[in-house]
Order: sequence, then C-alpha cells, then structure tokens
Amino acid sequence: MDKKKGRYNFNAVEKKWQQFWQEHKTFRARDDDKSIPKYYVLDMFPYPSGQGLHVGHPEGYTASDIVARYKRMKGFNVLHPIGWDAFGLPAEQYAVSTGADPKETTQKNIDNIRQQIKALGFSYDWDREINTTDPNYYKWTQWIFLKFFNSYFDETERKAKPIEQLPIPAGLSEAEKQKYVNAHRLAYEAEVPVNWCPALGTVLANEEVVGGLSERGGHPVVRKPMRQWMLRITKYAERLLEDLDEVDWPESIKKLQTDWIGKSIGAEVNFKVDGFDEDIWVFTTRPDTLFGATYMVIAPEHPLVDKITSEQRRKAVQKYRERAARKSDLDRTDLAKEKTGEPIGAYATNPVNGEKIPIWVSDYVLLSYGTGAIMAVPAHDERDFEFAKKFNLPIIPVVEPQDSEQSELVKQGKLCFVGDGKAINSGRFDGLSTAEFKEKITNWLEENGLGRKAVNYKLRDWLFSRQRYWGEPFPILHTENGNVIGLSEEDLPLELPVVKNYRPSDTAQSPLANVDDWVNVVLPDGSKAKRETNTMPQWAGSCWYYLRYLDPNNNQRICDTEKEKYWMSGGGVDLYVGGAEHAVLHLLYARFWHKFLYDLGYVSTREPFKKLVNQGMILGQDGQKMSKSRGNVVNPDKVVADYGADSMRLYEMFMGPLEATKPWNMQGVEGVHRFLQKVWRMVVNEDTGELIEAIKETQADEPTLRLLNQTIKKVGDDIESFSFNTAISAMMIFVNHLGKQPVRSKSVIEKFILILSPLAPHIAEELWEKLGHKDTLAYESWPEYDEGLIKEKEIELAVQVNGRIRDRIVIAAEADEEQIKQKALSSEKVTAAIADKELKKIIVIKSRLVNIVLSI
RNA sequence: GCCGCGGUGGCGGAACCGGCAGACGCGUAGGUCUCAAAAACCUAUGAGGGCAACCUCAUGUGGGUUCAAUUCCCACCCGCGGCACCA
Repeated sequence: MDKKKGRYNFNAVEKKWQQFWQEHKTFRARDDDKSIPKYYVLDMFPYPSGQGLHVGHPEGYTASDIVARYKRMKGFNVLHPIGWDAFGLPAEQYAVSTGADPKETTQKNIDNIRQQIKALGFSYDWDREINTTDPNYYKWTQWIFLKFFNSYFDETERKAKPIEQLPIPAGLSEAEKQKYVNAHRLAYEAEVPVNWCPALGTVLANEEVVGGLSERGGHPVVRKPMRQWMLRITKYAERLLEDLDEVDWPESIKKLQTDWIGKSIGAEVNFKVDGFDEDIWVFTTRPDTLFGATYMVIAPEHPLVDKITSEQRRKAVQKYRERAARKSDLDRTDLAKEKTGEPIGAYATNPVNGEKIPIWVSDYVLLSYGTGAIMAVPAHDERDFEFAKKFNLPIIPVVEPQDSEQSELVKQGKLCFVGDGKAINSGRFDGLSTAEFKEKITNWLEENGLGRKAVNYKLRDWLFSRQRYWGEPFPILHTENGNVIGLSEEDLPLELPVVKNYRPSDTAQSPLANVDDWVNVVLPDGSKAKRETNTMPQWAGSCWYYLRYLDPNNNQRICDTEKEKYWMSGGGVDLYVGGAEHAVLHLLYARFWHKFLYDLGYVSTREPFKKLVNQGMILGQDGQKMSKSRGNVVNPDKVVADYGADSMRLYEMFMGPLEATKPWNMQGVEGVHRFLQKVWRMVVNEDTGELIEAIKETQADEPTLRLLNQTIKKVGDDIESFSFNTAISAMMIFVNHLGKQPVRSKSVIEKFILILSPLAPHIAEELWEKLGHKDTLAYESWPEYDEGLIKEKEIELAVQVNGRIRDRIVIAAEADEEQIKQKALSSEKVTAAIADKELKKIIVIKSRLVNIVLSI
C-alpha cells in the first residue's frame, strides 16, 4: 500500500476544487460590463436519459470546456452554460409501461446526470441552468409558437410580419377572410399522412420507423392522414440556403443542409388538357428538352385525375390509385422496384409544338414536389426512360451529346443521356447549347404566357405536432364554430395537466385528449372551445435554448434585448460543439426559428451559431459501436473513480482528432494518468506533500526556455484549432524534459501549469496553490511566448543525393544557401555517393533538407 | 445508385503550404532499484538483409507529375456516414 502522503490523490484534489468553484461561483458569466469582449461557448445540451452519460458526451463537453477556460485566460467574458433537453419519448414510454410521472422520472434523471457532469469539472455557469420541461421555460417555447401562428411571410420583403399587417383582398366575407388569414399563418393546420402503427395504437415519429416497421416490436406502420400542425419553413428555404455562406461550419455539414433544402432552378410549363378547360402545370429543370416530351405523368393523388380520366380508363386508374395509396414507405424506397402506371385516357398539348401526348398516372411522380405533374422526356431522363421502355412509349432524342458514339446510341433511342449537349429535333432551336436553349425557351414561354422561370425546393414544411403527452402543449383553442384561436400571451404558460394514464387514446390522439376538464374551456363570451391536444416535438425546446441562457430568469421576454445584443454580437454563438447527427434537423430548425425571431426583431443576428464543430463517435474497446447488448459500454463514472476527471478529460482529448471516430482503450487512460502523475512529481515532493526542492527561483537554462516557449505556442495554437491531441503531446514532451532537470525554475513551472489548466483544471489548480497562489488560476493570463526564444540556434539538415538521404549536417540556423551547399558537399558520405557523376543542381530548402541532383 | 469522409507500425495516432514518414501515447522485450513484487526510471522497438558501417523495401492497390509525393492528378479496391424516383 501507498504510504506516502504527498502522492497525487486525484479524488481529494478534484472534489476540493469542484467545491471551490461552486462556492465561489468561479465561472459565472458577467452581464454587468459590456465593454469586456465576450465569448459564447455552447454545448448541444443533453437529453437526460435514465442511462446517464456515456463517454461520447464528455468528449464534446471537454473540448468546449477547454476552449472556454482558455478564452477566460485570454481575457474574454465567457458564457458557458448547460441545461436539459428533457421532453421526449423515453420518459413517456417509461410512463406508459410503469405509470410513473414523466415529470418525476425526468427530474430524477436530471439530478443524476448533473452530478455526473459536475464530477468532470466543466466550467459551466450553473446559475443559468435551464430545463425545457420547466413551465417557466416552455412558456417561451409556446410564446414563440404563438408568434408563428400570428405571423405571415411577406414575399416581397422576404420576411415574417405580424398577421395584422397581412393585406386582405377586398370583397371577402367574414368567413372567407378568416380562411384567407389562416392560410397565411406561419403555423397552420393541415391534413397530412402520419406513421400510424395499429398494433401499438400510436403514431410514430419518422425516426421510430425503420424500414416500414416500428422500431419497437417490429409492427407494420401505415400512412394515415391526420390533422397536424405545420410550420412554414419552406418560406425560409432561400434564406436558409444563402446564409450558410456567413457561418463557419464544416463544409460537409453545409453540404448536407444544402442538399436537404435541395434547390433547383428551371421552369413551370403549362400543358392544356385536350377537350377540357384545364391546365396541367409541370415543373422541369430541363425546359430545353420540351420537344422531346412524349407523354405526361401526374401523381396518383393529383386532384385533376378524377376530372379528366376517361370512362374507359376510370376503373383501372381508380384501382391503381388505391394500390398506390396503400403502399408503405418500404415499397416506395424499394430500389429493385419496377415502374408502374396507368394511362388515364386523356391527352395534353405540348405548348412548343402542338403535339398531343398521353397522360399517365404513376407513383414515381410525387404530389408533394413541384406541381405533382411532369412532362416525360424519356430520351433525357433516367426515370422517364425506364418508364417508356416498360410501356413502349416513344422516345425522341432532342439533345445530342458531344461524344459521337454516345450520340449514335441516343439517336437510336437506346441510350438515355442526361448531360448537356446540342439541341436537335427542336425546330428553330436546333443547334443551341443546353444553357442557351434553356434561357431562350424560358423567355419564349413567358412571352407567350405558356410558362415562366421557376425555382423548387425539396424542403417540405415542418410537421410540428406529435400525438403525445410529454411535450409542450400548443397554446391553441378550437372554437365551436370551427375557428382556431391562439391563447393570449398573458395566459402562458399553458401547463401540462396531470393525467392518470399515459397511453394514447384509441383514436390516435394524444393522451391529453382524455383529460376532459383540461380540454374543455369556456371562453369569456360564454361559448365553448376545446384545447389543442397535440404537443410539440422534442425539437421545439432545442430550437431556441441558446437564447434563454442569455437571460434565463426573465419573466417579461425570452431574453433582454441588451443582453442578447452583447452575447450574440459578432454573428451569434461563438462556438457550438455537438454531434454530427444533428447536422440537418436540429441545426436547420434552430436556424429557421432564429431567422423568424430576427424578422420580428427579437434577435440581432441572422444566424444563431457562428462556428460549429462536431465531435466524432467513441467506439468500444472492441472497435464496435458501444451498446448494452455488446457489453462494451464504458461508464464515465467508473473512469472518474479509477483515474480521476482530469485523466478522463485528457484521455478523451488525446485519443485522436476531435471529429474522428475512434475506439476507447483503457490502457490509454492509464497512459495519460501516468503523465499527470509525472506532472505532480515534477512539482511536489511525494514524501512531504510540499513543493519539491528542485524548484528554485532561478532563470532556466536555454534549452528549457526554448522548449517552454515552443510548448506555450504549440498548446495555444492547437487549442485554437481544436487539435487537443497534439497539444497534449507537446506538453508530454515538455514534462519529459523538465522532469529530468535537477533544478527547475519556478516561473517555468508556473507557466506550464497555466497552459495545462484548461485541459486538466483540477490538478493545475492544486499545483498552482502549492506554488503559493491564493486564488483560482481560472482568470490568470495565458502565458505569452517569446518568438526569439523559440528559434533553434543550430539545425540539423538531411542531405539527399538524388532524393535519398545520405547524411545529416548540423549548421547554424542563420546559415545562407551557399554555406549550406558547401557544408553538404563537404560531407564524406555525400562525396562518396556523388563519386564521378556530374552534378546537375542542388536544391536547398532552408531548415529542411538539401537535395543534390546528379545527372544519370 | 448518388453524395461526403476516411484507409499510415502490433494498437490510438503525428507529419507546416510537396521537403528527413512513424512525434506523443499504448503494447512488447531487456535492464536498474528491490529479499521479492508493484511503482518509478533507463534502453530498444515499421519490415527484411548484414558481424558491422550500412543497404533495400514501406503510408489501401495500380499508374502518372516532380529533384522530391502520406501530401498533387488519373483509375480502382475497402470501410464509415448521409440521401433515396425531388422531374
């Protein structure tokens, strides 16, 4: 057993400093002096699950904490908050199966996870802790929803405005007016298909449906149309796309969002239905292929189908539509699937050449994209080509590829060519390039009233309601006469009622529908109304939480304007760290809400998160994803108990690049733990617990000073670029050197402790105290380094002959090229390698190498 | 199928903007200390060859550009992530 009382006792040290920080509120962010430059470091707040933290969470938290601590030492007023994204399914499912109140389980889980987080020594401002399930918090989530409900999107100014400012066309009746207004609200109701699982008797979120079956139990899931709340995110598609330019995010994430929004530019073209006074509009990105349109396809659900289908075809078409409607998601995504469809016995006129072409229905055309109808150009669209082949429809080539071999096949109708080329079979447009043709034909269509330039997005409006209990209730009432009204702000928060049973009602409505005395309301005028019984999705609370941290206890506003201006200045949150799994949904939704709040003047920046960094996944020791069933889960509590929080933090950062996926290795933890032991022994006499005798108030020798300055620079630079693994490596090199020195300069040790402190704060505080300092080092200045001291006096250069290293020379750092050449050529090994061959040239890369090139 | 990211010793990884591949850590082997062990410390450690000085090969595979390629270009293989008929 260890008898030495001065050994590194991480348990005691960590407990001591965590308590110190808490008691002194060391990391409280200041709101009182807005002249101090601010830095806002944000973590994606966790869902407080019953499982507690896994080692993946602390990875991101450690990275952000290092930056937070570093920035404090750099003189910034740092805001580094944490909270709980506590609505969500697991608590509700637990409630369904056990009857436990989700409020209570959630509270218990939060208490547990908070304690886990505190044990890791993160420098959070605990006075700003938030919880999305707290009525004082969700009051404002509901408030934002009401703003959506009470706003419309002004197309010319491209921004949201209060609904009272919506221009209403003259001559509408009261009812029509109401309808008109409702149709323009940014939060609106619609009948949309949801994932209904009859076996479970509940509606599932998309992420709970895997391959057409419920994630739990594997029961079939069908699409069922239900009344839902939607948010008009599509109005913001263009701005969400444009403003990606102004954020400092990984390119890959920007790309995912760009693809998700899916902008395409083309034209809308009008086809007249033969024998009917009806138009079919189609959207195409290839108006230049109009002359090659040989048929049309409309989506099975298209409203025009009923009207224009011929009597002879009606039965078959009806049957097809029913079959299509029954298709599950699984069938739709089936790759090997053959194209199906039915002609509807109607024809349309191609506006460019007057040709009559047949109209078909097929489920490869989606009602939800574009106009729900297409012109089919089999020669130049893979899907149309496949369909035309199957049903023997004509294929007319109208674009000639450059490649003559390809061109031949295309002309024979044997090859589908989707690239750009030269126009053929297109009347007076023949010979034009694809780009020119697009431009000309679009203008021509516009001039003749047959079409117009058009833009489409893949992005759909956001299905914002869930048929659940454990979420924010909508502040909405449905009146007897069928109108929908929002609560007034004074009535917020609308709290969740206590329920006896968390099971969904059998009509696929949320459990709230069963709470009669909550649902039924009498309005001031004596009329009756019912509350909306859907609740908001988990995304709602996380869409704006970063704003609440700015002013978490404000009862008058989501946050104070001045505080918002201060903390969000410079483009929003300065650093946002979290998992890449939120690349699209959370980050897109939050950006959407932020822009909306910006339009209404509640925030001052166009974007919420200036810089984004994703941490990678941590795998189990076996290289597999951590999971209970594999038994490879590493519990952070155990690591902290065995090696301490500082070792845990250091190891998580030392494993490899922050963004990389990497396997856990307990021996690696021991490695960094040994490093901390070494640091301890470098400063402390293990027998006495006092400062070690080797530490003297002296000037350090030159190599030590040089290494110290190099290390300060390297660690600072690496923290700025999130290369924590190499920062740690640099510190290890330093400790390996200094630990061997019999005399250690106190000021050198102090500087080292300071640069270690953001990464391993507890041991650093303890050693700082042992070095005679009374107060926390959290606000000490980050050490400066001296560029002059960093430079080596002599450097070693490799000497290559024809690219192969033959010798090394040591030479003064300031030696010029000529001197280096001379020295290199005078090397015996080099002369031997040159022998009698002729010297062609000598390449000198200062401070790197010399390459002597010989002619062969 | 399309898009994105990656592939370096026994393992995690390092390498500025094309300039000495393998920093740092783990593991392994040998040693010091010890009655012994643990801890700590020291030495070695990509592969092959040679008594040795040294030599050759080596960053997924095959080509190319260059005085010089892990780094740039082309083709391909493998792994991971995302999307899924978006006209």
